[in-house]
Amino acid sequence: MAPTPRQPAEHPDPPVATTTAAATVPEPTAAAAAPVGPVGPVGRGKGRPRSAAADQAILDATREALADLGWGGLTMGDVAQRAGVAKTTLYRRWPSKSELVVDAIASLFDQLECADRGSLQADIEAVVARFAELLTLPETQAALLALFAEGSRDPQLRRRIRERIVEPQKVLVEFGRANAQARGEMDPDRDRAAADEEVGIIFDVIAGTVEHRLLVSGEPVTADWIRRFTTLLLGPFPGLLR
Amino acid sequence: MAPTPRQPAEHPDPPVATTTAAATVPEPTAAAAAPVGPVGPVGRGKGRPRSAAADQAILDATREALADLGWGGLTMGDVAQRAGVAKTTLYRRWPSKSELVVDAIASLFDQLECADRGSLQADIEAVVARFAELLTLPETQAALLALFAEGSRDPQLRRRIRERIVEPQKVLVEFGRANAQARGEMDPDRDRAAADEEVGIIFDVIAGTVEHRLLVSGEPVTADWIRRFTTLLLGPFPGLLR
DNA sequence: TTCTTTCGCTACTGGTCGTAGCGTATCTGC
DNA sequence: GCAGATACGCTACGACCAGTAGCGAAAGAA
Repeated sequence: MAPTPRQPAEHPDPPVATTTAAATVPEPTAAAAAPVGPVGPVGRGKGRPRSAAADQAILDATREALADLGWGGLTMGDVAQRAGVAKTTLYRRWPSKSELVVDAIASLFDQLECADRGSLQADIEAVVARFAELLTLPETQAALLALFAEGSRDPQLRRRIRERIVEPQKVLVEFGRANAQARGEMDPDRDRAAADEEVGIIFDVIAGTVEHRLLVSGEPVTADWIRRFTTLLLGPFPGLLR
Repeated sequence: MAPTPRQPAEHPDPPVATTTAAATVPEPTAAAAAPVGPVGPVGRGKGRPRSAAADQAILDATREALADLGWGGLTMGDVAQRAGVAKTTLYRRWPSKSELVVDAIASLFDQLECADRGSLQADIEAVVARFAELLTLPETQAALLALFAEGSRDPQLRRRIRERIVEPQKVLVEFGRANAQARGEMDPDRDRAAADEEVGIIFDVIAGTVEHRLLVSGEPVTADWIRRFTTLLLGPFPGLLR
């Protein structure tokens, strides 16, 4: 039932490291009062163990409900019913609806990868295409922006979102960059900090643009569009004289 | 109390025209069953007229509540109380919380403009700076993503958002492009459709990147960052050899 | 077997959205 | 000044949902 070997509940002290360090927001020292693990407190293995099947059923039901009802329409009771589980079981594992949805969506983003396709242009195009594909799923479409919105007011949730959704995407950019450098397409990094900033910009440009295109402008991401976008990114501004 | 001469309630048949025409989504013919005007049905001027002061007070209270409580914390009852108005009065003008917030936020975006500063680079930097400034306001930060999220499930709301928030921004791109062409920095438009597509890409890149940077990555938009971003946009990919 | 933890169930609290109905205030047209 | 029309404030209400409490039963570990 679970082809992907999901790690059930480790991270006794998550190595996250996350973003550059200090963001613009206060951020209570990060991981301040966050004893809840990735999925829940999970006992030390004494009594009856948690049902892994229930975990999976709940996450699947959450994605299904998201696709059917959207973020606003999704209710914990409904998810529990779809999963064939009591509502209380949901709350034993996830502290709130938002956190549940984070985990349900995050697993989709695990599928992102950045294979080396021989050129930077090809690599970027492939990532954009894959990313756009994810963002056209009704469940991600319904959830992603709502999660970001919720996160803007809840540091704990924001940390989870960054950790589980944002950072994995950012890694792709670093990966693609390293590949391009290995191929001799790009200068090797001179300065660690400068490289990080560079990666940050590229990441915001790619992720932000695709998200805006699909979720705000509401227009499709076609192969032609991807090519135009990537070309704009790599080359000079189109139509610019001199 | 109201320095800006807001048009109270006209648009008997809004000339919107909106986006390129056909988006990727079904969209029930647009403006199908939408007899509600910009603010409400508004009578023909027979009985007691609506209080314009109340309109303004409600919108101000909405922004204030957004800044204080965020999207999730905002309640209609609270807004009414802040505005010194009955809750029913809110519902006489706006059909739902989302639509109210759209109008409250939209007025902020009216302040965007694209002055001709002599070069495309300078124009873009100015727009980005102004846009980023708007997105750092607590009220926009709390509302924008939540609105987009809600809109993904509600065509009526999505139309309003596009009309009141997205399109006004897009116009800036068209404006800046026209200025650059007038200055001889860019080729004049050859093909109307191609130009529209070009504008669409640029718009998604600029708006999407800034939004992602501020609201998702959660990092600040500094003058230095703006310069780097604009340079990336106008010139070749940084670090790219050959 | 005994101990520990999870699970399902039912019931409950607290809060929100959005509406209905009423009496009152304010404006237009006569 | 008067009747008609409309907006307003108020109170109350129905429906729904998040999240919690407490129970007996189930399922593993020691």
